Amino acid sequence: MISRIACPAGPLRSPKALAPRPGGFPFAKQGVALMNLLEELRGRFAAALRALGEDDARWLEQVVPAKDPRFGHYQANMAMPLAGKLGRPPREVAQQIVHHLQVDDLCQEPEVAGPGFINLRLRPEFVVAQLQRLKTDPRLGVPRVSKPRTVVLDYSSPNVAKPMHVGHIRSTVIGDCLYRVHKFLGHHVIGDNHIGDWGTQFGMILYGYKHFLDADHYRQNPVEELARLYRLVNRLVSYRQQQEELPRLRQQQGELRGRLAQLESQTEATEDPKQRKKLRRQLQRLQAQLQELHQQIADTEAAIAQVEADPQLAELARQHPDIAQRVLEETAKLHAGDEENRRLWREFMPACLEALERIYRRLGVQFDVTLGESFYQDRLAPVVEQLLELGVAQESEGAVCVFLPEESAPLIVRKKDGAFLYATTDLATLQYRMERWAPDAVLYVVDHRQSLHFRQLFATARLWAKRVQERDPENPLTKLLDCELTHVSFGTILGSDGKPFRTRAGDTVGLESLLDEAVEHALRIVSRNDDAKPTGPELSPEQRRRVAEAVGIGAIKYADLSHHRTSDYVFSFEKMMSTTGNTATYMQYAYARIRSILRRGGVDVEALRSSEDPLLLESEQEHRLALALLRFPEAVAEVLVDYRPNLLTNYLFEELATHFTAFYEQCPVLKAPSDPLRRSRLVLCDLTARVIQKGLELLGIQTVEQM
RNA sequence: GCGCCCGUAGCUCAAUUGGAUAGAGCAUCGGACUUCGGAUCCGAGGGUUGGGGGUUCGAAUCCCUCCGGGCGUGCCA
Repeated sequence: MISRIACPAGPLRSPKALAPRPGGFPFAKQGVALMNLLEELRGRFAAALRALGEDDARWLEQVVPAKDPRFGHYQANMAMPLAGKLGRPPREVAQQIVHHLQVDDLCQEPEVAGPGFINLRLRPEFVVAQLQRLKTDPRLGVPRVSKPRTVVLDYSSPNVAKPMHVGHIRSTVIGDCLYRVHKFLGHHVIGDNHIGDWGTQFGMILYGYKHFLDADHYRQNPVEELARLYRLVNRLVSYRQQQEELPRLRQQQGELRGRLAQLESQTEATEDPKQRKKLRRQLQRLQAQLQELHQQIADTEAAIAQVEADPQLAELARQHPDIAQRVLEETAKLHAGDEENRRLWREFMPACLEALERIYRRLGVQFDVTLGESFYQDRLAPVVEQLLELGVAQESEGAVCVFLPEESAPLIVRKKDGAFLYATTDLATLQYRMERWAPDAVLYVVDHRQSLHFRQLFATARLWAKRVQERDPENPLTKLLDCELTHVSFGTILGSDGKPFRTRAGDTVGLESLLDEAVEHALRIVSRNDDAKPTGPELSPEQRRRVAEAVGIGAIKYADLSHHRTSDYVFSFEKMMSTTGNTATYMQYAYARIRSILRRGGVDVEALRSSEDPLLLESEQEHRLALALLRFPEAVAEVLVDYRPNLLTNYLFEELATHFTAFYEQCPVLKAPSDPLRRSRLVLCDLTARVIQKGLELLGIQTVEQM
């Protein structure tokens, strides 16, 4: 397996160059570069291991921040596994590594502990020197990568014809965060919103426009009217489908009941207890299935009844009995180049895009390009032709399929009616991306239910590229062969009932109304807090609104980003805007509080940052806080190792905020016992605020000066 | 049926990808303090990491098996 952990790149500066000069302050400002400490240490270990004849980068992953402060600041664990390989006792191996390790400019004498752990403790002077540099560094110590990658990031990807809903949150928010982190680290990243602007939903709008248009409404608010048309047609189509489906469901129910009865008597008749148990289990499963089917039938019946109870809807349904078919025809006409449908499509698009843009503006999300499905139309037929010609795909039951040995189901790239699919567009899109950007990686931020699709897509794309390479090694598509293709998958947002998040009526929740609700909730919290201030409220209604917007939207984003990407999580306004715990609200509040200290202290932060005052890390709390600040670069870099934003939120909360509060409790700042100590502590405050701000910014979350 | 993912404290989630004594926040209980912004801090209880077996110096993490759940699975995206 290829590890994505970045190897310390390039020749390292000789440790000698950093060694303390006799008689001089060893860490004069100009002598120390800002660094990702972890990577720097890994580089040092790489050198030591090379001296022992080992150059496997895997060992370097075993250099990690120490889990327990008793073990120092960093620890290296490679001596134990290496001992097995070398056939020598692990402690001896550890000693040998230490012998070759040159870290005396950064660390105190390394210790070998336990079965063979190498524990490292940073030298206080080094910590102070690094912090001094941080004061004036706009990047807060985060270095740019030495080898920038070109990365295409595919995220958000809503359908333009229908309003965005809760299902789009995770892709948009995680994608945006990854975009920001890539950019900040110096990668060349292309944010691409692969919108659905060419599918069946457009057929629905076209059909709706031709039959149900409210012209006045359309003139006044085209987006709203189009959304209304979409919902109306969608409802009528569903109604028809449900009507067709109901008999089939009932038949299934009958069959299932029959099987159940059969199994029941079979179970009764079985003597063998083991066999009986097995049958019982089958019985249980069958009963569960039946239960589910009952529910499904009930839901379907309810949906049908709802339409029929509405005289207007029922009338429309009667007038448009073949609506499902007609919608597909409208879509097909659009694809075939029908003049009117193309004209309408062009007419609708700007309004649809503007509606999306409004939400993105509110979320603070940006893209470099928005190339929807329609953009790749001309490529679809040639792609399929080429796949057939190269023997990657073949015809089967009238459709064109790619059969992969490792997958049981084929990837279908052309339906038997000649239409192209999602998979076809994805292949064409990859081809285009290779031609235009020749990226080192293409990342798809898409929910986990599509993992099979992406496995098939990636395998097919590679096979395709390989066949192309055999004929035409210069073809841009061959770049695909050493391009990372990753499905950055994520779990489902659940309601408090543990089921996918929906309204009480069972509809999906619109994104915009969700944001409104969050902001309202935030406004209540902000107002309550402002009213309760000992010196009286200090925010105007306007300011409260602005703060609430930052708090509400920040809360939604942070809740999403702070959870492990692959797991499902429960959506709850209370939890995400809790003022204690790992939330955006807490982090924003911590920031505002620190800024308030600086304000009340009448501190000129510019002067503070540029001053040469010494930093005094006398207490344990100050020292720990300083170390936490120095670890920001590691936390940022780690996000991209496995595309995990929650590693950054973990850092902000557990590492930084925790150590800051400990410091804040124990170390008076404005009332510090001496002026130099006061200034030193103000520097720590300022740095903490800046790291919080930058960290939240990388998550796409705003900070406010007062709240 | 087959495939993928998951199961961690009463609840919601972490655990630097195999490291030392599995951590936070809610909730519960007990403390602190004349607010540098109390939206605070400190402490306690709470765990056979779904069960069992295996791999090795070392397992929540890897392998096997069973139990329980989610998702997907030939013409949607």
